[in-house]
Amino acid sequence: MPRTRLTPDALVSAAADLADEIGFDHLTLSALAKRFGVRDASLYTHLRGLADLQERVALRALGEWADALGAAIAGRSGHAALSAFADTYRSLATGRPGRYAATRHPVPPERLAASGEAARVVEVCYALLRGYDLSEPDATDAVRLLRSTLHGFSDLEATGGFTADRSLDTSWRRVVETLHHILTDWSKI
Amino acid sequence: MPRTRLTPDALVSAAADLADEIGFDHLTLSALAKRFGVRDASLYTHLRGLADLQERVALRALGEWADALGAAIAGRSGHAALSAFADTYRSLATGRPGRYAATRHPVPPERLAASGEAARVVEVCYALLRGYDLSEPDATDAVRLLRSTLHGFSDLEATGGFTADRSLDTSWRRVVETLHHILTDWSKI
DNA sequence: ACAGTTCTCCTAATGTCCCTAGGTTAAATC
DNA sequence: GATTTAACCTAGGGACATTAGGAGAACTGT
Repeated sequence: MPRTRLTPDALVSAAADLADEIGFDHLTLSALAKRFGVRDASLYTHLRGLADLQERVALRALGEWADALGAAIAGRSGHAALSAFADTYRSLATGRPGRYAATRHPVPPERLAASGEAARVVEVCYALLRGYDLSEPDATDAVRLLRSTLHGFSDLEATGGFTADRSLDTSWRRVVETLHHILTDWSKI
Repeated sequence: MPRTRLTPDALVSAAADLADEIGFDHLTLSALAKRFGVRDASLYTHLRGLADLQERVALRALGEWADALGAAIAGRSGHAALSAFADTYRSLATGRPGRYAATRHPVPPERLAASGEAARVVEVCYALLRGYDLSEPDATDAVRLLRSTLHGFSDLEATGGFTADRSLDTSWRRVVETLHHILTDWSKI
């Protein structure tokens, strides 16, 4: 039977899906090779090794992140944009756990900078803040606060860090409303 | 030469130190055994295996976390307590990266509940909030917001998520001041 | 069409690590 | 001092990552 030709792109896509299924830290070359009906050594024609694969998946996930968040805030501003942004962020984190973990995989700074993916995510954050009245350096601080809060909540939720007997959805809404308030009154605080 | 007798406790302590040196995800039974001049198989007398070690280190780190944060807020309240709490949190995260990563290692819920460590951390958070005027369910939401923000910032900082050319210390101070403001005016938001 | 080149995928082999099984010696108990 | 207990060891298997080198398919130029 004719085997589908391997390409780095197809491998990275399949690896990202695999990571969502079994967890980013269980992503393995053998498992990926098995999925393509190929020996693990064969992957080295297309990838430099496991570290390379992990970094590629990380960059891919970062790019998808930027796309989804960008789409969420397109045509919206202020509270509506923040709310859509935040909900998209959290649903990606919980719905695509492998990709989410991948976004936190450390990628060598040069490589991260070379692909523009990380910058795109930050760019979307700044776009979101356009609906609020912030200028530098407040905007940078605000972006950092925003990312910290959304990321921290998603991460703690994902790793089971929240144990209290109260709806996470409700707390999440409260967090988003609080962020809205902060961004609105930033200069007064 | 007389070999120091192994104990689970000594192993976990050494493992935590090792994790700080080489990263929690590079913590390995072989490396730990080597540090004690012993074969890896010998560790199985004291530990059930790698997963067991990782979970023990996680619980140990959580306990140390609770101790340090508790000490930071002892005798302080309100802004002073929050500031000390936050700074301790961040310095632990950056100064003890292996232990910090360990605190995020997923531990089976029963085991986590059995050791009281996770509850102690949450307890310290609630103690911190005593200086602010919050009652349930606001307190739970506030704890979640607080932990999310501090954790998110620390994690993004640790994984190189912040790239803008602005002092992280400055942004951190701003984040802490913002949290103080939110906690103070919680009911008004 | 065909000879030569290139590139994909393969087999084989090495090293590291987790883990189990079973033995040996040193410590602890009676 | 004899017996039991338990710490540590050697031996070995299985999963992965990785390298080296070979066979065959696909592409190139004539």
